[in-house]
Amino acid sequence: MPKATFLNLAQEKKDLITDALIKHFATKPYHLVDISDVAKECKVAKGSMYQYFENKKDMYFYTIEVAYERFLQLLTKMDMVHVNILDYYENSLESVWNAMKDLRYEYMLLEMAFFSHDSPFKDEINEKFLKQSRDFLVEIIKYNQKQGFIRDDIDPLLIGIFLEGASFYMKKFIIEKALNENNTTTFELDIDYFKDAISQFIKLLKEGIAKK
Amino acid sequence: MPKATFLNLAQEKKDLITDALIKHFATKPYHLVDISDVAKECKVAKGSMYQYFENKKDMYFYTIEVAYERFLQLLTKMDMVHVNILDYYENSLESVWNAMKDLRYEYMLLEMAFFSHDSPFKDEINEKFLKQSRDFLVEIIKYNQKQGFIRDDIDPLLIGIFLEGASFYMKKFIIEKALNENNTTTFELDIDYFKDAISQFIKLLKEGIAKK
Amino acid sequence: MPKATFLNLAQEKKDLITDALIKHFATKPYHLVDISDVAKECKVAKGSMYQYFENKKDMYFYTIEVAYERFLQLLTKMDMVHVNILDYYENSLESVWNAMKDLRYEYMLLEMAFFSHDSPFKDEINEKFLKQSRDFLVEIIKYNQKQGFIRDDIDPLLIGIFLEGASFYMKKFIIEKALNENNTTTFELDIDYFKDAISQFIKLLKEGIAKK
Amino acid sequence: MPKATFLNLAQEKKDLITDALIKHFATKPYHLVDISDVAKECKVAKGSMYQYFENKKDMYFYTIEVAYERFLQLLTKMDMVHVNILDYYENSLESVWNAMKDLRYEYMLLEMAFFSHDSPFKDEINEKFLKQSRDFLVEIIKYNQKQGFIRDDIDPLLIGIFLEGASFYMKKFIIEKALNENNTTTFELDIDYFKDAISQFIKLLKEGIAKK
DNA sequence: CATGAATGAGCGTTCATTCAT
DNA sequence: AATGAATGAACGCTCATTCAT
Repeated sequence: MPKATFLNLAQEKKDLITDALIKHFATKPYHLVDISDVAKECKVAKGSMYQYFENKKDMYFYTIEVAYERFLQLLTKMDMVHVNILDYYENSLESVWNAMKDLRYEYMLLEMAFFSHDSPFKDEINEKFLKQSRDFLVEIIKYNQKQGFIRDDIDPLLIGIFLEGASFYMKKFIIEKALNENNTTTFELDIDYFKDAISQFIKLLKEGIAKK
Repeated sequence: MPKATFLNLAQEKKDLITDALIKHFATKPYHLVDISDVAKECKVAKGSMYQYFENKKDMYFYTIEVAYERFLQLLTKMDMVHVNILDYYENSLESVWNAMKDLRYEYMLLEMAFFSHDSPFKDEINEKFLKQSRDFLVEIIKYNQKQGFIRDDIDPLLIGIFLEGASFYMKKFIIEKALNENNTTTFELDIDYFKDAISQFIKLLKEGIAKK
Repeated sequence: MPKATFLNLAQEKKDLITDALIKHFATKPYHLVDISDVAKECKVAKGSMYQYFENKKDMYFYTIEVAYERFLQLLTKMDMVHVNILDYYENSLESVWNAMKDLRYEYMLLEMAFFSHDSPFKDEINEKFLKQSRDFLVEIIKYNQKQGFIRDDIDPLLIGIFLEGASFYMKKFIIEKALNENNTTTFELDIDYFKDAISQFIKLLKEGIAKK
Repeated sequence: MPKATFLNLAQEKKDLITDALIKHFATKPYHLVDISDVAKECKVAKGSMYQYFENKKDMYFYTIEVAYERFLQLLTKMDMVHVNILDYYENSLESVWNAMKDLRYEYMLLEMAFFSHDSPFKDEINEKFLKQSRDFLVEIIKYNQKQGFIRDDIDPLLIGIFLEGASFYMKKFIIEKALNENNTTTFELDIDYFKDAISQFIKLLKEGIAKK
């Protein structure tokens, strides 16, 4: 709920501010984000930030919302609900990879907002974003079970948790590796390493870790 | 490195302070932990906290150390390295469950300290605790592969990530469920639900999610 | 290095703050100067002081710098290096006296900053101000020796020390006398007493204390 | 006015504490002297210091008193009042030098207490010590004038100020030189340099700086 | 009397937010 | 609407002094 003042801004300026906010909230915990830093980076007066937004929390939520939308846009390009989730992972490598590159800060922000204790608004965020996203995932899983794509002898919620956790750590690991190998600013980890890692990951997901 | 003053305190008082610190650092990000809050809760003057510890960071690290030790004590009751990791998960249900009940805050603290972006001391903590813990896990995995307990066609590091993520989310889910069902202070989620959830989780781990 | 915020202030306000700072740092040792006192005196919020300056040390150094400049302005009206130092003392009575009246706090501040053991920044100050000032004095003395104005059978450095000490105590004595006789705020010691004291002082300097 | 508790202490312990206090108050400004530091150095509990003395100020004044007495003892070995002050300076080189070595901290303490702005008790100290000491000096000067040892056409008070200032700076200069040349702890500046400097200084005092 | 833990007032500094222009 | 100065609550930390044993 940014103020009208913000919405009336030229798109270019809006983007500038939005991107700066995303970057800052993505790379520092909430309490270490200094509004005057952000303002300085946007070459905007600190006071202006408060003409655009109600307060810091408002900036934070707006920021999450934008990041979330940008992410969903990538996903909704395909009919997620009616897809074989295993195929999805397997086939969408390239686009996921690109998403992780292009929406790096968005991704990091969402990760922090949803899963770290940093934010003082954890519950609100959960309510607003995470629950629906988990519900959405469970929906997909149920569909996949019904279609016979994945086993149906396990509670879909538990499968969802399992999937969320394993894939989140996986992505995190890849991103960190990429950030370390490069000078943090570029993001040019070899896609081959990534492809290989993901395909091993899919195998684990599908077949489990037990020796056959 | 708490000061001698702290170590000389009556055990009871030491525990009181230690537990209060753990609770606070476990439930709020570092920057929101107010030393005078903690002091008040311990019925101790703010200044006393600084007779016990060098500074806030010292309190934080001490707190993590204690939580870590308490955790390790549970784990080291068995010879972790030389165990079938799948059996381990399956058989240690009860003790894991109890650990999660008794060391609830310790668990949450370690989770925050190791995985959240807050804390200005991420790197130090990684250096001091986390690195060895992931290395340790990979060691176990390699042993399990050699013994033929688990598949050896996948990079043990990736298996480690997979395991860490899936089981972390699982535990988190259970803890949150337990905390919500009750009034946060007690922790009386039915062990049966827990047992059931864990055994399904083990199945997923072992066999994967693909339909046979 | 006050911040731009300070430099942009109305000259009047800048002076108000500068003078308050000089007064406080001139009359109390560094550690007893309370920024909120100063702020209160300027009718400015404590926080504002930190919008103007980096920190307390910054205020202190700024203060010294201003006092030093104000002092130098008085001295540089004449070509100090190429002057008979004895004549200088004798003829400049009036202006010295006025300086001591107008720049009372500046004088006291510099005295404290340069010669007292307080201030955690003694060395920096020495480096920045004092060294050049003693060197400058020795330069003058050498010139006076070369011109035959003063004896040249004594190490110029020692003469410098001698001069510094005797005249510093002299000035200090006069200032204290003046401050005591009045209500500290005004400074109306009779110039005649002052002239007399100074001329006797010059005699001692020139001719020594021995009976002829 | 240390408490009886202190006075009843074994002489050895009393000296230990006294010397530690002198050293600390001599080398740091009042506000930076930390009583627990001093206590630690004496291997005495901090609380004990407060059984010996009323408070920090009490310690400070006791310290000054002792230092002052020790100093006076050196001076009163000769009948100061009835001595030719010029001869005194000239002949007592060696003993002054030794005093400066042995009573280094006492000397530094008195210097700070009397002449720097550091102490919050400046006026009291002036009242208690300095005035009598300056009065004493003026007494000597008057006697010297009456005896025809020094000129009597100048106000004895002014001569006193002159002497105080010039000789204080001189001593300060020598002490600093000595402290710099050595590793601060020993104090072994060559007495020859010292003798030479002092004799030049006496010449200046006696004959002034004017070219004959 | 000695000890050393306990206390709390106080200071420097930060930063979200408001205000005046 | 934009600016950037002004505000003040809040927090980390220190240390003289008191208290309990």
